[in-house]
Amino acid sequence: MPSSETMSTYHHGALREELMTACLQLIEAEGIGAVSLRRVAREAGVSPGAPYHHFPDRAALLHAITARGFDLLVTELRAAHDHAGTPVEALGAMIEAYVHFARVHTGYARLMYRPELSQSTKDPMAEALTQEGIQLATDTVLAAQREGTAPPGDPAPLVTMVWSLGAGLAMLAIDGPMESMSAARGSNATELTAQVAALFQQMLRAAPKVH
Amino acid sequence: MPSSETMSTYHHGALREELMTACLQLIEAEGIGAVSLRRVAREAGVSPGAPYHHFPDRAALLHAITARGFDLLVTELRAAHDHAGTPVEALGAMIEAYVHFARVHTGYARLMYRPELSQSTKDPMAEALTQEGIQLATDTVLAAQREGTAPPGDPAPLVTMVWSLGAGLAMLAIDGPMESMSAARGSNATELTAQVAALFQQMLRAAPKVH
DNA sequence: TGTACATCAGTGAACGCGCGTTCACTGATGTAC
DNA sequence: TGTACATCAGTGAACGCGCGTTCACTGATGTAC
Repeated sequence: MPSSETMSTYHHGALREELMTACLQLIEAEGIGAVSLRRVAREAGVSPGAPYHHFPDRAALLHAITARGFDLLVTELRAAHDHAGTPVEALGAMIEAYVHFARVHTGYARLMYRPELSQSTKDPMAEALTQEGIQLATDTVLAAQREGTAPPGDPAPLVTMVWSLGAGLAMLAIDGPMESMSAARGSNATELTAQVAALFQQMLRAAPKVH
Repeated sequence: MPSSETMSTYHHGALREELMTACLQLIEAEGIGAVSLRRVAREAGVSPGAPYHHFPDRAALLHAITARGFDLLVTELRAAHDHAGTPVEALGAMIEAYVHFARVHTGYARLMYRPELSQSTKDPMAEALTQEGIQLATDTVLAAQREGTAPPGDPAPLVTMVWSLGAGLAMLAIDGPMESMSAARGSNATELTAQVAALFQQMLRAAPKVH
């Protein structure tokens, strides 16, 4: 039986996962600028060449993480949607879920916001998952319209509004200004997010229901 | 009299501006990843050492551009605000102005969205300009509340909503998904932005005016 | 108006560095017999 | 169960590169007299 030290460096069977984890931790701790394949390998405790047994190149590592991030996000959006009682509540819940995702999975979010790094717009998987998210939001808006709780007509503006609110709030939450803004009022980012989502639902419910 | 060639390389008196312009063009053409001081100098047609007569280091160049970007943005937000007839229209116009800024000044916007590169959260000038923007939005919300065209109470959620919509739409506009999304419906990003801003105003006007 | 000279704003070679990637290697693992 | 061997997944040295920054230099400019 090999020593545990040997085992930890040779064939531990989980280097691919460990590299992805190390990369995310690095992004969260020092930002995307700190990410290099060599640095990630160093953090994972392996030599600079080791990652090449799991990823063809540096871009493939970032790409794999991005794809997983989109998967996670869509899963959480769907869960938020499914747990909501009404379509309008579902839209509010999805906005909150988006921000929650960005706050809990900051590393993923930071990477996903940089299309030139993660190539998300060129990645068929990320593309497909984005479409899935849009479809989910569109279906929810259509359901609200059928119910009479959203203005009729083209669902795209409302879908875009929900998407922008989620992405915008997430960005403000990640980059700090929301934290300082809410702190100045004796509140916090989570509460402010909830207030915005509630306000959105309130405004939506009140909106005119005929063209 | 020196030749025009000599003049263009020696003491043309505008290298600082030219470096900033070259950097912005580089960001727009090839993304932020392509930006290095050497590359910017090359694009501006000067030697690698020349920028150091105008900026203490690479960060200072990015920092100067970011500060100017915030200045431009706040100026355009204020102009949009001032040209609007009512507070509610002003909020909608500010959202549209934010997106317009991001589409016209994509280089600035890309840089401003990367706090770790531009250090905008650490820069007193960018910080002050952000506060100015928040103040403008807050004043507008308060005016709408006084008029009875916005729900009463804490203005922060509505201010945050406007900010998120502007930032979120701008992000979608810059990174492409909005273009493809609107194109699929035979529309375009500018029109979709206008529709979202209009929907926002419509929802705001209809929102309950009492607690 | 012409000349001397300080200053400004370039040049271009040089530095050390970390990077992505390659490659010959080797230790560990698992399978066939 | 023990042995031979193919394969897998590491090592670590090496490569060439572009980077940020420095520095001794030099040409252009503007000012004093």
